[in-house]
Amino acid sequence: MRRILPRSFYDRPTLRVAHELIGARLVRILDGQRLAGLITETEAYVGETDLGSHARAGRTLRTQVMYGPPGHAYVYFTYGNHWMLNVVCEEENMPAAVLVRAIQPVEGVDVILKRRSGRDTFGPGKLAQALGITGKENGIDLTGRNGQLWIEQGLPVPERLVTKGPRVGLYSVPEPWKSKPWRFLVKGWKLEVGE
DNA sequence: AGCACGATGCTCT
DNA sequence: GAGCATCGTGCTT
Repeated sequence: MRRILPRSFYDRPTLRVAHELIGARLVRILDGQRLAGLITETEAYVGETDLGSHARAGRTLRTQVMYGPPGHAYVYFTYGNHWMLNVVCEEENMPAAVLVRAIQPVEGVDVILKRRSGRDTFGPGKLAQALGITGKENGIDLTGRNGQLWIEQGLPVPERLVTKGPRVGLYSVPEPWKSKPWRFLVKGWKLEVGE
């Protein structure tokens, strides 16, 4: 059985966690079945001073999970349709999280494709839909198996295969936050899937 | 294959 | 009441 990423993995600088989550295996137990995908894209949101982060508004009902201990899920709803999965990083009271933006399905692929009506899983709303992740998963601990959602050690992805760039969708966020290269993604969008 | 736009509802001011 | 860490459709090239 693969190692579940421990709390100490998340209790580190957010950029580092965002980078190292590339290639990790996101596991979801849905209706008793195991679904999984390798993470191919992430974004870092770092502290209240990051004006691209929800935490810019300080501690609110929505953002309180980001202020909690690392290794928990921060799931929020946006644009009237979509749930977004984030993982909380850094020490307690430091509001930071990594948005998981895309996965490459590797287990339960047929179920995932069916849930997506054959469409892709590259996009934060799409992967949440594919894995049945909603507000019910907000706040759960990702470092154990109780919440039916966790992250396992995956493929080591060489530095040269990871592209950095500005985060997506921050239209009205002021500089320099708008252009910070805090998005990480697999070059060419595909990982070599091995066992 | 690329762009424009409308859907849709929750969160914060 | 405005704005939103998006997605899918439908129309144009």
